[in-house]
Amino acid sequence: MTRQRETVVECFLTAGGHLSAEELYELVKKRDGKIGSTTVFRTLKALTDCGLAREVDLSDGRTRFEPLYRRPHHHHMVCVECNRTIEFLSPELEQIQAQIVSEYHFKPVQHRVQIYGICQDCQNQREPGAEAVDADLVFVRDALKIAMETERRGVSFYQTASAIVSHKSTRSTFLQMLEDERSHLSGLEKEWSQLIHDHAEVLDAPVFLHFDFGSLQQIFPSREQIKRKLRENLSARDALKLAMEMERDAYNFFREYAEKFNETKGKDIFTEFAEEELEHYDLIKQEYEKLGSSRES
Amino acid sequence: MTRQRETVVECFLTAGGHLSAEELYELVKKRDGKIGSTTVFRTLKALTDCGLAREVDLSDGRTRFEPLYRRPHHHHMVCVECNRTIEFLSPELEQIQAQIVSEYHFKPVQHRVQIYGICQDCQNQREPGAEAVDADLVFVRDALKIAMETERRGVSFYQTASAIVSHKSTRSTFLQMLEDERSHLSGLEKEWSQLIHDHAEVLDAPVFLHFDFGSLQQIFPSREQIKRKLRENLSARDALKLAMEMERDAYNFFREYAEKFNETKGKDIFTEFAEEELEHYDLIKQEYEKLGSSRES
DNA sequence: ATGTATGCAAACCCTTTGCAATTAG
DNA sequence: CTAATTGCAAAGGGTTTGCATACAT
Repeated sequence: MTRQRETVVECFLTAGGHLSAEELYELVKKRDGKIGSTTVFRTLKALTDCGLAREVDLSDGRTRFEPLYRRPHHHHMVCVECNRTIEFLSPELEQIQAQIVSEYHFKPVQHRVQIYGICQDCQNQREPGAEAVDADLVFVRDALKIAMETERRGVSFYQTASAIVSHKSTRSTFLQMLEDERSHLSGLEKEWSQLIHDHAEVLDAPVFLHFDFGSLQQIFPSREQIKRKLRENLSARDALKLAMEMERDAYNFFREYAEKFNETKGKDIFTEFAEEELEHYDLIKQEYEKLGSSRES
Repeated sequence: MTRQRETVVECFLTAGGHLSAEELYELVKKRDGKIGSTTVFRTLKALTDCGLAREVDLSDGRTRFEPLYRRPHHHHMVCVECNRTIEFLSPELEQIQAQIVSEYHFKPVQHRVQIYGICQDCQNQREPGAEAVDADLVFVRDALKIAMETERRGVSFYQTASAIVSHKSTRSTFLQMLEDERSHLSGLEKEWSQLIHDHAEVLDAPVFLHFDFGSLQQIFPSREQIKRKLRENLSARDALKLAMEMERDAYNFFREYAEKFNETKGKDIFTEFAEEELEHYDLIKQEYEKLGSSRES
């Protein structure tokens, strides 16, 4: 570890993504004019070999480098007019690729998807909009959005459930869940506020994570559907069973969902979220089993 | 058009895919030692500008070129050990990309998917298997397979239908359809034999077109399902309606499916197939309407 | 001290260009 | 005959390497 490497790595990580060796060299020179371009080249190669960076070829004749450490895997849309790139991640797309690859018994070590075209701003001949924001943070934004939306469905469910169910102990369990969901939600909202406060620019960034809200819908019915279901299942036992199934499905869904991401803050959000669902599941299961043994309904 | 260009283009088209300029130059030299490498470079550039070729970057430091004329769009899996590439096409994957792109109001002009990894042969430390076959032909092979499978389902349907239905005119329509499907099937089988005869190697090539047989299943029930359905719908009217719906769905499905491909023999197969389904649909519709007006069942 | 990192310059690779000679239409 | 294509050689650009020097541990 030398002074030069430190400067180069520092600049590289600060600048974010898609720098060519020469661009980084220019940045580094501003901080320390005595650093040679060879050092920058060699440091980037070293980072790549360590797995802390990867080469990206955006077909503009130069090799670009992206930091990898705790950054979400993603692909690129490149505007051929203004040269800006949009980063995105689509688990669906990843899954189809995984399936294709498996059909050939091919062992993938890397893959890239690049879409070249004309961005919205250039199509409308508008000035380029907001600067690209760290995918890292946009991933967090998208993950928080999904978690909050799901949490709100939980709040809504337990509100209705606790209001409808007459069995005392069950109602108290539902109220406890409601409190829990509310406190989780407010925790997520705090994280959200913090994010917006520290990085207001994430609000302007386009979608990064392409989440299939449709598949979520299947597991967690909408508020209206929940109310309808609850009215049909008035018994404490049935309500508990419904809650249990939802929590279990939520747990499985988000656990599996999180597993597909590499180590990032966004992944952590999904993992923690899944854990909370699991805790709920266990609590409700306890209540359900208690109910089962006491022959009430 | 000069003698040199002719030689270069000839070599380029004959050799198939993924040639670097230098590799092509080597090939060309064998035919005509007096052709310079610059000419090869310039011819490839010209072809690319005409839209008859495209550049492919497989990250091995050199630009490779692929012929485009009447070749199916496709993506690449590259083995990092033996450097062979597998070409594939997945309409599902294309569709997800199209959807993502539309969410950004991004206007795509080109896109690439590249998967790097280790192929089956290298994983098993086996000698490299068969040489890559023209994607063009493999596409035809896969399209024929799908068309033949669907045709067979048609034959099976009309066999059962004509045996079960008692209404004379309806039965004769079904028998006519059966004859038609059989003759189409035998036409496809002839094409298949011809293909195998001319290019026996296509049988060794891995899947090119990733067809979702699952979605087909939804439209065209399996033989067992067809038989069950027909037993439940014994009336001539219902049987005709079922047949009509199937032909209509088949038409729509293959018409839409074909639309997504660029001009290739494979596309033609799907387009022609869709047309045949449409003819069937019209014929059955006629019979159905005749039946409606005559109040029979 | 000892081995590694640096930075200059030169080498490298693939690709493109300048230009005089050649060829096609 | 005229405009376009050829082929050599030389330049271009991005990247890598050789090697003496400087630095970190």
